[in-house]
Amino acid sequence: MRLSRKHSMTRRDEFLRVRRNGRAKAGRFVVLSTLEDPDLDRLMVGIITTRKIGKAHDRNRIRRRIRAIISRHGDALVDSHRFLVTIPRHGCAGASYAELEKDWLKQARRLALLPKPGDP
RNA sequence: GCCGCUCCCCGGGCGAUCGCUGUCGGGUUCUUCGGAAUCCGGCAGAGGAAAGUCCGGACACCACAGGGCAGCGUGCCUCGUGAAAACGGGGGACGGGUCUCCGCGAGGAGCCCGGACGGAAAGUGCAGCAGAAAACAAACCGCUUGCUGGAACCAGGGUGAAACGGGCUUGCCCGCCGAAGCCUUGGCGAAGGCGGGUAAGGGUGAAAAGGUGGGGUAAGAGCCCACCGCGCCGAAGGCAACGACGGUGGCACGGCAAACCCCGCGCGGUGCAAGACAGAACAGGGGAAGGGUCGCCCGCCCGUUGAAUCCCCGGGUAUUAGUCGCAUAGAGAAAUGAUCGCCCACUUCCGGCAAAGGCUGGUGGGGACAGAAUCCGGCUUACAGGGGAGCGGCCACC
Repeated sequence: MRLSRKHSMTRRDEFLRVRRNGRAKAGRFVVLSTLEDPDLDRLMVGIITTRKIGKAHDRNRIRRRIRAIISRHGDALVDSHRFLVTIPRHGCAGASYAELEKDWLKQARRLALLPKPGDP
């Protein structure tokens, strides 16, 4: 899917709603949380990169990789009327794109956002 | 050719597919005609440090940006570049050097290297540990000397056993020799004790009241002398910092100002979240006069000076990805990414060639530090690898 600026979560209260009412799963590299909202007309995406992850250069690269993952797999999501927040964890700076993608997909399946590999 | 130092430059390249931000052009749908949603195409899209936010500006506001104090910055001289900070060239003084030359030596001269390099003869302060003693310094060892002390030794005298000789009363007397020990006189006087001299030597230290050589002395000492070094005074010369050279003093009330401080010079404060404009609900605001009260000028004081009160008049703020500030990247918590192929550095291992630097085949690894947030100019810090120039050293060949 195309992931333009209109899909970005920017407001603090949106992040707070997801944190309070949504569901979350933590993996090796990322924490993925989500909240369904039928009022939304599109998928809303948020990525939280804190100073703990690394310096500005590393945080930028991780954010871009996660956006690349979401743009590649976003069309396969079960229901696109939802918030989707990804929080990179501590060891992210050393991880490759493939490792990040594998971990992100695993958490997405645990949240039942994607169909099981065997299902059609 | 290799190695080292200094300075400068680059800091991966090309292509394909799918995306992102801005902008320009075009299409479709919806529309309250302001626009909104969506699609296609063109163009542009991180750095030498974008970093730290340490300096200097531009720009903006604080009423004016004026004086003083405080505070901050800066600091040899000269020339150049620059708006300023700052940077560069040359020179000087100081410090260092495994270098070269001169000298017996202390040292001197040259060459090379270094950088916050005004003032310690205004005041205050600081100096751990070690060491006997460390700032108007000090006697631990050692050396030396006076007094005391008397070991050991030597000499004289006295006493004096045995042996020997003689006498006889046969176990006593006399004589001779005169040992050791003891007593005594004298000599030489060790250790120890008390006191004085001494900074040459040892030891401690970053540093111990200048150094080398000689005289001198009880031993020593700038105590004296020569030379070296140093301080002070004068001074040829030089734009200047400085100072050739001369005189003089037996020689330091030394070090630290990147401790406070003093002196010269510079600096008003806050920073694009500066600030300007547009504009519904809600309620407040602006202008003029006056100089008692309060306050602003973002450390304090002073000076010029403003506002509430009173009179008159009609307009101001939250918020909105608003517009401008604002850029041939960009103003929204902020876009330059993902995947793949080929190549280029660099590199692991296994071979081949070559006298050697090296050349070459295969194979695997593999791209440092790091992401613009108003914009420039500096400084500092981080950084794989590569290239160039200059200088120095070594090796080979001609």
